Amino acid sequence: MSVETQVTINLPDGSSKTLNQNATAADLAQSISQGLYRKAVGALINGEIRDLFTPLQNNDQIKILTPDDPESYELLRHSTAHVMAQAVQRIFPQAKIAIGPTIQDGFYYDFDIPNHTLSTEDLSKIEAEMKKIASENQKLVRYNIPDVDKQIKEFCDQGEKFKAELLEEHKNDNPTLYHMKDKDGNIVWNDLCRGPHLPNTSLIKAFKLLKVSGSYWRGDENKDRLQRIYATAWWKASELEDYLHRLEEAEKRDHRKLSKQLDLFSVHEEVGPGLIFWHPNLATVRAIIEDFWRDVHRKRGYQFVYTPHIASEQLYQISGHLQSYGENMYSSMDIDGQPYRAKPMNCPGHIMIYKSRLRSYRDLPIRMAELGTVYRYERSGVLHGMLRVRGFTQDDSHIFCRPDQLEEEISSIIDLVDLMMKTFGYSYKAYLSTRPEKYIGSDEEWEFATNSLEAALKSRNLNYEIDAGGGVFYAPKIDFKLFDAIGREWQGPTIQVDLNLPKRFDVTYIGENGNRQQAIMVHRAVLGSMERFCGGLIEHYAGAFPTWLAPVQAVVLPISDRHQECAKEIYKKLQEAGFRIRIDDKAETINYRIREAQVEQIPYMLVIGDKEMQSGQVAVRHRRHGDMGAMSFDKFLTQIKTEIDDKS
RNA sequence: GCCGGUGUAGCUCAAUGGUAGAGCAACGGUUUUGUAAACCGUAGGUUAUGGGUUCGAGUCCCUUCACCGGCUCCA
Repeated sequence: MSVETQVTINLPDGSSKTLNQNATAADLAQSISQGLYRKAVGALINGEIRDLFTPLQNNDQIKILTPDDPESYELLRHSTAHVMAQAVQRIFPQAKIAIGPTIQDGFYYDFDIPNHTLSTEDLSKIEAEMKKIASENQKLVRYNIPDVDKQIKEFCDQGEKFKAELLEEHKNDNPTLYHMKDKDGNIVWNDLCRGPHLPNTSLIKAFKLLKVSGSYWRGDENKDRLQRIYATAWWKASELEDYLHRLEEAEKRDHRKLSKQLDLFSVHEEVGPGLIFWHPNLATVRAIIEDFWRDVHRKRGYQFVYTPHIASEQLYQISGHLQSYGENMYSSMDIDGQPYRAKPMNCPGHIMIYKSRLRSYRDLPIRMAELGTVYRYERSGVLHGMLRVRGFTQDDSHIFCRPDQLEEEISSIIDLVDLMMKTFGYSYKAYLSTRPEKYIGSDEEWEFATNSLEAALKSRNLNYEIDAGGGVFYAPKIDFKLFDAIGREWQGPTIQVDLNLPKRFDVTYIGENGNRQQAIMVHRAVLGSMERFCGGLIEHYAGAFPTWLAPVQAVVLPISDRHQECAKEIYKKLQEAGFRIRIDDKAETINYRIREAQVEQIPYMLVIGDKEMQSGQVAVRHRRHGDMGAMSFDKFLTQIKTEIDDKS
C-alpha cells in the first residue's frame, strides 16, 4: 500500500496509528478495540468536538469520545435539542424553529408556534414524542449544502424564516444540514446545524423538559417573540436523577424561601418592589460582616468616608453618568429649583473628597472606602429577592494612585479578595477583561492598565482566563467568579482601572517635579453589594450561618420551671461574655423547644436540668452533630470562642 | 419593559359556578417536661385590586398591582 492512500493519526497516549484514507473516527475506534467502538459517540479532533463519522486527516490528533468524557455531553445535549425540535414540529406542524444551543447542564430550543402557547402539559407530550423518536433510532447525518441559495429558498418555502436568515448569514462558511434518517434511510427531518452530533438517537435516554419561557429572536425585543423550552439531558437515568435532585436542593436553599422560615428580610408593596427591609436576624449577620469588613480594610490602609445619597445633576453631568447611565437613574427631584438625583454610584462622591484639597505624590495611594447605598432603576421583570434590587449598599472603594503604584495596589486588592472569599468559604476564579470594541481613552492607557492588572495576577500566581473584549468602555477589569457550597456560580469581586473619570473630573496630584499629574483611579468591590452578597450567603450556607455570623449563637433551654434560675445565670454569663444568646423557658416540652431551635438553625442548644444543676455543667447539643453530652461551662465557653475567632 | 404562569388566614395549602376550610403559628387554659412537634379551647378572611358576565363568582372574562420562571441588564 502506498503512503498516499493512508493517513497517520496521533492518539492521546502519544502513540500513532495508520489508517486507510477516508477512514473516520469510528473506523479508528474500531481499529483500537470493539469495546471502544461500541461506546464511541464522537471524537475530539485537534481539540474540537466532532462527529464520529468525520473523515480523518493525516497528522490529526484524535481522542475518541465516550460517555465517560465530559465533552460528550455537548454532543448528547445538542442532539437531544434536535430531537426535541423534531418532536415539537410533529406535534405542532405550524411551529418554526429558531436556535437550540447547549447550556450548562442542558440545552434549550426557541420556537415560533403560531396560535399556540406552550404549557406544562405540552412538555410531557413533547417528552413522550421525543422518547418515540429516540427509540426509532434515527441516524444523524451531516450533509454539506451543495446549493445554498436553493436551500435558502427551500427554507423560505417551508416558512422556516429563521433558518433562512441564519443560512444567509453563514452562506460562505460551508454550511451544513443534519439529516435525521429512519431505519430505511429516508430523511424524516432536517435542521440547519454546524454540529457535531451523536451518530444516532438511540443513545438519547435520560432527559427531561424543565420549563417554558419567552424569548426573542436573537435576544432582541424588537424582533419576533419566541417560546423557549429549557431541558436537560444525561447519559444515564441515575445522572438525570442526581441533577434533578440538585435542582431540588438548590430550591430548598432559595434565600426567599429561607427568609420566611428564618425571618430574614421582606419587601413590601406599599414601599415598592426591589427595596429590602432587613429584619433583625439578617441585620445582625450584616452588621457582623460589616465589622469584619471595616477591620480588614482598616488594616490595609483604607480610610472610611460617607457621602450624600442625593446630589445635584451637575455632578452626574460631569461624571457622564447622566449621559451613559441615565436609563438606570431615577428621575430628578426639584430642590429649590435645582434638579437633584438619587446616587447610582459612589465614585463621583469619593472624587469630590479627593479633590477637596491639593494632593501631593506623597499622599498617594489614597484608598477610600464606603459602604455606600445607591439606587438604580431595574426593569420590573428582572427583580429577584435580594439578588437583584433597586436600592443596595455596595462595599465600594476607590484607590487613587500613581502609575508606579498601580500594580502593587491591584495585587493587594487580590490579596484582600482572597482573604474575604476564603473567610466565607467560596472558591473563585479570575477573569481578565480586555478592551472592548467601543472604548474611550488612548491605546497606551489601555495597554498600561491592562498590563498592570495582568502583572498583578501573575505576581500572585493566580490562574486566570482572559475575556477578550469583555472590559467596560472606560476600563479593563478583573472579575472574580465565585463557587458556592453546591458548586453554583456567583458574580464576585471586581477590580476596574478607570480611564475616564480622572479625566472628566481632572483628578490630579502634584508630582515630584512640581507638575500636575493625572491620578490613576481604581474601582473595586469585594462583596459586591450587601444585598446580593448576603442573599448569596443565605443560599451558600443553606440558612445555617456559621457561629461567628449566626443571629443567635446559642439558646439556653431549662427543662422545667425549677431549672429556670440556673438557666438564667448561664444565659447572663454568656450574654455578658458578648455572645448572642437566647433563653427559651416557655411552657413547652424540651423536645418542642429543641425542634424550634433546630428549625431556626441555632448552632448550640444548652439543656439545663437536674443533672446540670447538680454538676454545674451544661448539656450541649449542636445543630448538626446532635447531643454532645455534658461539659463544664468553661469548656463550652472556650470551644465556642475558638470557633468564633476562627470563623469556622 | 416583553413572553408565560401565579395570587385564598401570619405560614403551607384545600374548596365540579351554589353557605370559604385544614394543619402549623398566634392567643387563653391544662401539662413541668431529658435531646426534632403534649392536650383542650378561642380568635383569625371585602379570596391581591378595580370592573364585567351570571339568579349566584375564590372559581369565567377584562384592568391594575405584586410575585414566580425566562428574555435583557447588572452590584
